[in-house]
Amino acid sequence: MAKVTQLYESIEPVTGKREAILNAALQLFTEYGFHGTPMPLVAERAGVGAGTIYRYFESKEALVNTLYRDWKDFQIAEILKDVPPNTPLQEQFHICWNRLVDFATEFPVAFSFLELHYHASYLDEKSRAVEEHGQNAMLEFFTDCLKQKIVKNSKAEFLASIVWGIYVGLIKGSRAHCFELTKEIIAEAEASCWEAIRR
Amino acid sequence: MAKVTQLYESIEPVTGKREAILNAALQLFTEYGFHGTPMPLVAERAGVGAGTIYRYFESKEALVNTLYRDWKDFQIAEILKDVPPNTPLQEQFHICWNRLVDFATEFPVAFSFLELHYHASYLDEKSRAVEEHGQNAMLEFFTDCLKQKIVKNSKAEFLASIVWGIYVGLIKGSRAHCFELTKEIIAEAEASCWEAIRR
DNA sequence: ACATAGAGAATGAACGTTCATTCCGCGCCA
DNA sequence: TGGCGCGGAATGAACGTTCATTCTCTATGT
Repeated sequence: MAKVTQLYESIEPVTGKREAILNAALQLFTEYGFHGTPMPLVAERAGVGAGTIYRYFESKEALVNTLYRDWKDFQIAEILKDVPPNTPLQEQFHICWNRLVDFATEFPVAFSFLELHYHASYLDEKSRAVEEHGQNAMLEFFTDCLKQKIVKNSKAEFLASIVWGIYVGLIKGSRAHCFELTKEIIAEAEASCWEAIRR
Repeated sequence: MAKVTQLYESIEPVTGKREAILNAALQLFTEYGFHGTPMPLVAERAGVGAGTIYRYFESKEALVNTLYRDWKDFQIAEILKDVPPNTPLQEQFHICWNRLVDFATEFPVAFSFLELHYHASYLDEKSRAVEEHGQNAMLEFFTDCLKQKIVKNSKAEFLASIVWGIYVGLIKGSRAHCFELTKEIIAEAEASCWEAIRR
């Protein structure tokens, strides 16, 4: 989990307090929601004074927006990282799919955080832009699929919704029903994605 | 939307205030979250004094739990209503699938409310029991599918997660990307469900 | 038909609490 | 010794909830 803060570590003290605050807030916001978690509790969990948070973040809203943006950016980057551009789209998807699942298993709290705060009223313009950026990447991919006629002839938005739905359903389901995400299950779900949208 | 309260209308005054409060709370909790909506605002939206809410509900928590239980119960009942027991499972699913979509389009706010509050920390034992009841119904259905070998041989929990994921993905996607839920789209998504889990 | 009284529903200002945020004094390093 | 970063008590706004009061409606007596 040595991420998210890298950008700032050069221009701010390397005490690790900023990261501690972000981690505490990530956990608590995910468990109790934004309005449901008091700042003093964030401070306590981070092992930091209540006032210290405000040395690093302008407000509670700024904190949650930073969290959302950093993690969403990281998620998108992680998923699209090193995807070979000139390979069959199925192969590209195979890579992305595994990255998606890896993200959810490596950073389970971040996954839930992003899900929970999707379209929340306290997210600002910039956070929504990041969200949209991720969606556009997906839409481009499925537009390519449509061009190559390797999927059923519907709108890219529809295909993206189905596949993202399967992804979120799989992750949430595995947690709710306590089934393990084995290699086989993951591959089966990947196959389900293609079956669901294939021509 | 003449529902949810039917149960109580016989044992309580038929002023409609209780229902007004429930409706206001449903909208506001969905938009701003539980901790994000002040009770006086619920009262204002319901056209009711702040104190009046407490004549009908013990507390804010009791209010949100009533809302969750009543709507979840209604959703489950609506989906399973009049499903012919001795017909092919595909046909049963066809009926349920359309009921599921109907619920989301007829009661869009309730759909979002239930999604948002799934597994929230302020839901009590009873609300969780209702949630589980719905999940068990789904699991039973897919267990039957497994017995009849009309789906791929995985765990019922896995199949349910995929299908529920497609459902939620479709509804959320149609709202986020503003595509209409036409008869064709709905049927296409239903086909996707079966393709995703078929043998 | 009308007046009156009583019961209970509704109200909203007020209460105590909790929250986000501020601020001040302490301690650490130069 | 000076200055900066930090902690946590202090602050005031906002919250959920209460309760003294008002309002409304029904029933009763004339």
